[in-house]
Formats: sequence, structure tokens, C-alpha cells
Amino acid sequence: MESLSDRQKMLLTLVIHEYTRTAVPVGSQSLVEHYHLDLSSATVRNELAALTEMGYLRQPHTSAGRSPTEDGYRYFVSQLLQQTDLPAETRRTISHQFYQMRNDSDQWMRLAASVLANQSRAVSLVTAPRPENAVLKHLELISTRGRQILMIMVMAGGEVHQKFFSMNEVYSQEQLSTTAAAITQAAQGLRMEDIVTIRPYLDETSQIILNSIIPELTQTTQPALSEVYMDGMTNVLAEPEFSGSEEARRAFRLLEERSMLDDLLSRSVVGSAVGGVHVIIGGEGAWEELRQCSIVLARYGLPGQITGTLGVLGPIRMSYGRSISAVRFLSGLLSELVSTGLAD
Amino acid sequence: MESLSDRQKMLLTLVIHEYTRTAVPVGSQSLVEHYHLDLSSATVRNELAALTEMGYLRQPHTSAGRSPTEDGYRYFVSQLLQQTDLPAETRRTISHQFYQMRNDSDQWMRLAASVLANQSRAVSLVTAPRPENAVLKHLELISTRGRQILMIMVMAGGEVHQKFFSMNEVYSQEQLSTTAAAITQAAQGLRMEDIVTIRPYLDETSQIILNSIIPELTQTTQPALSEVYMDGMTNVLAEPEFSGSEEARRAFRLLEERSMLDDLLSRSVVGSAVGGVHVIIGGEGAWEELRQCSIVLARYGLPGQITGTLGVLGPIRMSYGRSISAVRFLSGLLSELVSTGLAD
DNA sequence: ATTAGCACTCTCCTTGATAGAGTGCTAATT
DNA sequence: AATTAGCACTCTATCAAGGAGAGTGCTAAT
Repeated sequence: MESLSDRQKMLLTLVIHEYTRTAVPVGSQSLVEHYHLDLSSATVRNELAALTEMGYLRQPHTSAGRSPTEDGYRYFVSQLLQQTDLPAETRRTISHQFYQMRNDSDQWMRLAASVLANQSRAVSLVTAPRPENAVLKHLELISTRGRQILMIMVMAGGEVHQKFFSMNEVYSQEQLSTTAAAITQAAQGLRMEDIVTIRPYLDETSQIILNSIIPELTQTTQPALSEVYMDGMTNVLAEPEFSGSEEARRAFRLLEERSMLDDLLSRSVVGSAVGGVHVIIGGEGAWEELRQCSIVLARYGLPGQITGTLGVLGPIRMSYGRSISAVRFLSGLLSELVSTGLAD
Repeated sequence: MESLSDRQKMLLTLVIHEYTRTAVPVGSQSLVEHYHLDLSSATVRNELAALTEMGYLRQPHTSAGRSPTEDGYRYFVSQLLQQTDLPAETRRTISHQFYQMRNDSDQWMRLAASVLANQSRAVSLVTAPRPENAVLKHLELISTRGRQILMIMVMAGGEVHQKFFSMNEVYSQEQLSTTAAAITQAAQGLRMEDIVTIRPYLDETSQIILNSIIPELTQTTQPALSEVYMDGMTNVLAEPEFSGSEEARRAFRLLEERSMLDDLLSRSVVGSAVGGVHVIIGGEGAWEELRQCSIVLARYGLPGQITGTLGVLGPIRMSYGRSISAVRFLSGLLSELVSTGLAD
């Protein structure tokens, strides 16, 4: 692949910028006028023809303007987009909002989704932080009604799981508390999978209780179909390529299908990465429903300990600069919050 | 208001049925043909003219067919719609799905939202069951990291609240457990607001801890901005009156605004009630953004003890029969689940 | 009371003509 | 050798005009 001249790079950038703004194929003359270029439209035309030849631009039909191809966007994101940050003012405001808030994971996620949606003007997706290898720190068993039990697990990372279930028999709260305390002590520092090994160290009743709760224990932390927080759907509904057409519903259906979403977010490896931020343009072949969409994703948290994912999903012609900087900033901020939350 | 003849009632029903199906104003001739009426189009025309006169039908312009007015729908829902149930087969399948599932409130709500959306082919809204007057049954305080505390409240109804916060000093887990046990015992059967009154009965350290957690205690259960489960947004996106127009976004923005939603669901008193199910047609004046929408709502649970809300939101020309029967069935089913959950 | 018949109205779709934006190519200019 | 002015050509979007279709209201006949 031959490389682009500086002027071609500039023109590609301008075409993308203009097309992002208007959603209409952009012509040589309008480019010259709108950006006060020191070139004639004929020259621009020649360059655009070259870029089209190379596969970075596309013409809906002869005698129409040009719009960027997926490859055009990829080149732009990986080569031309210089890293920008959100304005300092904005960053401060956002940080404030997070720190002002009680240390409540649910609230944080909600706020993150809301901020991300507003900044990127696309759909935002945020998953709660999840421990990568679960280590139990504290266990509580609480009788709620009859044989129904509430189990609460505090993990080494500081986050909490709770789970209801029914026992085969009724146990007193005293018995349950004793067992929970015993398990807590014995399982100190053990990984979830290894908790069975403590059985010999417990008294008889505790063993019976442990047997009942083991499936719950492991199941709860293992697949952990993590909840996905979402916001800003009205943003993308307003975009011309989604209003009215069939295409919008396709993408939305994907968002309503939890399992899809989970898969989508966990595959954040695909696509080109820029400073920890992954950009998936036009579904990259893997996602038929997302052919008209792009995704900007990042992980956050403490790698190896506790991590989550956040990102935005929008039309291919979204503003990558804005999205990437928003995602980058928020992933940094959330990482910070997660780790100070642990250290505090 | 003069009352309708039987024939007028039938014709109104047919017009509504047809308009629900096609979203196009329906004319006399097409009515006669489509439903094989034993009448001429002229007669039907006269009757339709009368219904239009009375305000139950509307003509977009002279020489167009008729569509129902809001009043037409109200009359239909309150007077003409005979109560139907979901098919027995369907009811059984749905019940099975619920009972097959672990007693997990979060899962139930998700399933309820999904089923409701599928049955009604509209947007479904479900709130988790909430105690109407909060009575504490069991309290746990768990140290997670340093001064950070996890507080868990089990309410008399059996449901659970958890909350993180930081204390001013570090306390040992033993101290916290002792205090929690003391408070649990002393506060037995007390309403949340009256919990301050137990302070004199505690030892000194417990008093200090109690002081720190009282704001958290009351605040957590009071406003309880209940989480709303939602599903089926793609259903309504497909409807012609929402595709493309500005109107869709207006309604969706409302759905993304949590506070609005809460307000909306709690005002379930407005509108005509049919067997515990409330129907709000065209926003009933109160909701500007929902002028094009109707809502079918019901409460579920044990009145006075623990209740939640569920409903569907769709275009005015939704199928009220289907929506109402789905909402009615699910509210009954959830009520049952909630109360057996308590009795179990 | 019902209906057949008819004149009239309004929308929607098709057709044809036109303006506008854009292209590619060639020849002139720097 | 790169740039640009000029020109012929292409394709779309828009608008007006005309006709088909669906519907209405009214009157007179059944």
C-alpha cells in the first residue's frame, strides 16, 4: 500500500469531519468553500479520485460527492487522529460528580453510563467491575423466612454478592451465624473453587449447610452474567441513518439481547487499539447487525484483580475524537475509583 | 351523553380493531368487505358519521376514513372490551418459567419484563417489589476494607437492602457484629423511623456506631428510587407512528429519565381501572410527551405490605385486549410469587 | 330504516421537466 | 510538472400536473 501525501491526509480528515457533521456525501467544491482551502476544486477532485482509488473513499454513484469507507475510517483513527483530551473544565466537573457520590457501585455505573452517553452523543455501555479470580473474605448467612436464606459474600476485592435460596431444613439464625463464621475463618484467602477443601475442618451441622450452599457459592461468582448499564439510546435514534430504516432495529435488538451484549463486550480484543482504547469499525466482519455501527471500548480497573468494560456504540460516522477521549478519560477515572475504593 | 346502539358499539369495535391492525384510517367499504357485514357501505357510513359526531371517531380530512379518538378508545376499553385471558397453554408455560427459576428477585423482574414485552408487543416496565412500611428484621455490619463498611438490612417482608459507607474510625469485625446483633435484637419489629429510640439500650461503642449509621438506615429505605426493568423497546420502534418521526424520541427520552419514570409508575391511580388494571390513554393530559402513547398498569404484591408496579407502554393504537390480559396475568403471578416467597 | 347511485374531495403515485451539485477530462497557465 | 479554468456530462432532488383510487355526503328509490 502506497502511503498518502500530507495533502491527501488532510483532505481525508476534512472529508471525514464534514461527513460526520452532515451525513451527506461531500463534494470538492463544498470542501474548498467550507474550509477556505487554498486550492481549486479541480485539484481537490484529483486528490479525492486518488483516495477513492486507494479505497479510503467511496462514491454512491458517479457525479455524487464522496463518503469515507470503513478502511478510510480505520486509517483515520489509527494514523491521523491525534490524541485529544476532554477539556480540563469538563474533566474536573465529571470527577467531582463521582467523588461527591457515596461509594456505591450501582450509582457509579449509572453515572458513568450517563456521562459517557452525553459526551459521545452515542449509546454508552458500562459493565460493573468484576473480580478476575474470586477470593472470599467474609461470608454471612441470614435467615429471612422459614427455610429461605440470604447468602452474602464479601470478596477480597471489597465487592459484594448476595443470593437468595431455600435450604432443605430450617436452621436457626444462631446456627447459621456460627457456620458462616466458621466458613469465613477456614476459607480465608482461598479461591472460590477450592472452598470444598475446608469441609473436614467443620462440625457436622456446618458440613451439611456447606453442602447445600456450595453450588450457590461457585455459581454466583463464576458466570456472573454481569449487568450492563446503558444510556443515550435517544442520541443514536436521532441520527439520520437510523431514523426510519430497518437498520436501527437490528442494532437495537442486539442491545436488548443480554447474551449478545456480554459476548460483544468481552471480545474487546478485536480492532485497532489506541492508548488502551479499542475501536471496532463497522462490526469488523464479525457482527452482521453492526455493519452500520462502530464501537469504542476500553477496560478499566486493576488488571488481574478486578476489571470492567466500558464503551460507546454509535453510527460509523460518529465523532471518534470525542468518543475516544470520553472513553479514555472515564476508564482512567473508574480505574482510579476502583483502586482507591480498595485501598481506603 | 346519549348511549350507543348495539350496532354502533360493534362498528366502533371493528374500527378500533382494524385501525390497530393497519394504522390507516378505515373506510366504510373496507369495513363491510373485510368483516363480511350484512350491511351496505352507506348504512355503515351513516353510523360512522354519528360516531364521529359523538366524538368517538375522527376524520383526518373530508373524504378519508375514520380513526378512533382518545375518547373512542376510552369508551372501548371501559365499555366494550370484554375481559379475556391469555391462552391456558401460554399461562402454563409462563408460570413454569417463573417457578423453575431460583427465588431471585432480579431474575424474576427481568423475566417479567421480557414476557410482558413479548405478549403485549410494546415496551414493558416492571419495578421490584418494595415494602410499604419498612420494618427491620435483621441487621449486619461487615467490615470490607479499613473504615469502609457494608451494611445489610433484611426487612420484615424478606427483601434486602445493602449499602456501603465509611465510618469515622476503624472498628473490628467483632465489635461490628456485636453491635449489629444488639441493634437487631433491640429494633425487633420497630419501623425504620423509630429506630433512634433504641439508643439508650445500647452500650457506649454501639451507640457511637448507631449514630453513624442512622442516616444511612433511614435514607436507604425511604426514597428507594426503585430500579425499573424495561424490555421490548424494539417492538415499539417498529410501529409506523414512531419510525422516523420526532415523536418517538420524545417518548424514549422520557423512558431514559429515571425520575420521570418513577413518577409515571407511581401515579397509577389516574385513568380508568379494569379489574385492578389501569389504562391511561394518550397521556390523559398530564403527560405531554406521551400524547401518542397509552399505558396499561397494575400493582402487584400484598397491599399494605410489599408491592410493585408493572405495565406496558405502547402506541395509542396498541392492542388493549392483549396488553390488559398480559398485565393482569403477570400481576397475579407476581403477587403469588411474592407472597409464597414470604410464606415459604 | 336501508340502500343504490352519483357527484365531489382528498391523497397518493406516476410522469416529465428543471435546477443544482458533482464529476472527469482537456487544454491553458504558472 | 503541478495546478487550474472551462466544459460537457451525469445523477438526484424537487416541483407541477394529471389520473387512479378510496372515501364521503346527499338524494331518491326500495
